[in-house]
Amino acid sequence: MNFFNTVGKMAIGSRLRMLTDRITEDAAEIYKLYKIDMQPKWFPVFYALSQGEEKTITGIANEIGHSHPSVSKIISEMSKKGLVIEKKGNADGRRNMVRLSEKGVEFNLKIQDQYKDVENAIEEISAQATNDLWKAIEEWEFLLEQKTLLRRVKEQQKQRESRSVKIVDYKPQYAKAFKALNEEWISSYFKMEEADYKALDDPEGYILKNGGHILVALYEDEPLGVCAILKIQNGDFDYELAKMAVSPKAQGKNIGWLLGLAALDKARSLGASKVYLESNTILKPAINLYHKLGFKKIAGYPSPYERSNIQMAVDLNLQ
Amino acid sequence: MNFFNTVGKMAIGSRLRMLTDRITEDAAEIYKLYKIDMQPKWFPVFYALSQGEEKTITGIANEIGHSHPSVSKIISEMSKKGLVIEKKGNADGRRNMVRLSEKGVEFNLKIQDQYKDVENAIEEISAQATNDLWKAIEEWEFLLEQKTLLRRVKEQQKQRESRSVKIVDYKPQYAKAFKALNEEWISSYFKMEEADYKALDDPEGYILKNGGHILVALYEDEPLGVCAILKIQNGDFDYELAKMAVSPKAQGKNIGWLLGLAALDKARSLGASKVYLESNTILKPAINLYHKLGFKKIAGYPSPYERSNIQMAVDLNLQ
DNA sequence: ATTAAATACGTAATTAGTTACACAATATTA
DNA sequence: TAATATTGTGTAACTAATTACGTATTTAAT
Repeated sequence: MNFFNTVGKMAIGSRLRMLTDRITEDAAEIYKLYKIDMQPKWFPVFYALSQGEEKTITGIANEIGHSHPSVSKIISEMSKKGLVIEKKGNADGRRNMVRLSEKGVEFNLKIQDQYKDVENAIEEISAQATNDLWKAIEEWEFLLEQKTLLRRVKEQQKQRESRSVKIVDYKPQYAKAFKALNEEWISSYFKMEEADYKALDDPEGYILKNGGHILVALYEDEPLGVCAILKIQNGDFDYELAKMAVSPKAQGKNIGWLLGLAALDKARSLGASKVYLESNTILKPAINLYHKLGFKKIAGYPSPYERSNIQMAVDLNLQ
Repeated sequence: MNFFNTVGKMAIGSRLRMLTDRITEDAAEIYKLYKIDMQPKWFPVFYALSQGEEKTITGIANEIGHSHPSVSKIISEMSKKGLVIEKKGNADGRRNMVRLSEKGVEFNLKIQDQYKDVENAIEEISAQATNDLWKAIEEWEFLLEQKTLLRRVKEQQKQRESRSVKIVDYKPQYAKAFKALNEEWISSYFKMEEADYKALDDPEGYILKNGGHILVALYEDEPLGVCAILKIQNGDFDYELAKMAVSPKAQGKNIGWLLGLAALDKARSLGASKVYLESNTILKPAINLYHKLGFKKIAGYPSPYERSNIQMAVDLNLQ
């Protein structure tokens, strides 16, 4: 199928399906070949019962990895052909206890040769191939168990999007975004305070002129995240990280992380060694991010903000 | 799934199906993730049209390896969503010429990022696996193209059955089978002749006492094939291969071949170097078998049988 | 002893494909 | 040129699975 070579690996699902179809198609013919009146789809159920034990519908379903309605249907078909015997559970009246009938046991004997031949035929193919399909499937099952394809794709998406995020210095054109993004989260969790208005309404006068800096995260030229470092005049720290805000619609693009890194880089380039911040513990993702950036909880500093209930700091020289 | 480890490779069909299901399940989620209103099953069709060309239903079907009704259905669904435009063929009124609409082209641009992410996610899995699923599938496709699973299983069956065929020396208890098996084929193609009755009614007197031998093929202790070598008193040959008969119900078990080999072995062990036989060209499988055994067509020898129209011989020393 | 929750199962509806069939348009052949 | 074969398509019926849901029974909790 030339198509698959042009499409690439993302068509692996379709390709797998076609191989599967091809094999199951032949399987039906193979049963005919051995003159055993059994449908290929019965096989896993039949096999699960072949040791002679009594099993329940859901028991079989779990064992072979089908849904229980599928097993239920197959059992009723096999029952009609007289291959299995159903019996209502003795101790538990909900259960449908199923086992091979005498005819079923007979079938099981007859079918052994077929098993051997099919097994050998598949071994023959395996021997001719240099890549082991069986092992490859096993590995894929394992890897998908550990992390689903969906999660892997999500991670790729995040990575790609974070690559196309640009962190730039503040310009007057970003004034609106700087205020809006901050106002959005502050007013949804707390309420805007005096100090907020001062900084957000006049960032140039309040932050930049006092030796602070503002960074803006652009995604496709749209400002979706902001963050500031404020020069601290006197005390144990050089800068305060503040006014970090990321648009909810940009979640999962790593923007917070990128802004945080850029802010610390900026502080470092300005000769800072200790950076301070204030936050609130109900903002769990934010606290988490600060941890990842290297901030540690400290205590005993006064804050102009009501909402502040945690203080953190990082020593850039120890990073 | 522990089940598959106990069942062995013959469950490869079921196992493939489960992996396929798992991947296509995630595929649906992935489309949602990118907020593209497209069903995964549309993908191959969409992709086939993505270069902008106009294509026919069957054209697409052949390209992507689906049946045409499947494509027909998908196209009508995509049409409803405004992704493609259908147009009755201009030159050929049967054709339904399909191409992406403007909206479809737009989708195609939007979906490129998704393609990249999925491709990368799959590459990531591949990189973590030591067995290459993609290549393994490719190899299986190729090997099944060359010889289907069905044919391979048939060959295994034949081999296994021929292994359980035993060739033994004649005993009086096989007299009936010796006559019946020969009478069956002779009278269905020709008619029984004087010489036939003599040999079949009294094999001991007519064949064994004159230095000949009879071999019997047993399958599950049932005589399903016979064959004789007759001592030739004077002339260019030592033995004549004759009265070879295999039950029709034992076809495909290699019995003819095994009997032929055993007969020549017997002749060789008796010091013979040249073996002769007579047959009729309408018995194509038989002639074929004789060829495989090393017999070559010769001419100019008289035969007591009306039905004989070909003579063959083999020189055991040249084998 | 009730009540609520969980379990086992079957039925119905859905899904993504298939094959079978019918019909029209075109191509081939006598 | 008429008859026949082939091709392109759509519709219908089938297949082998699924999810959704209802019912009966058992187990756990109050």
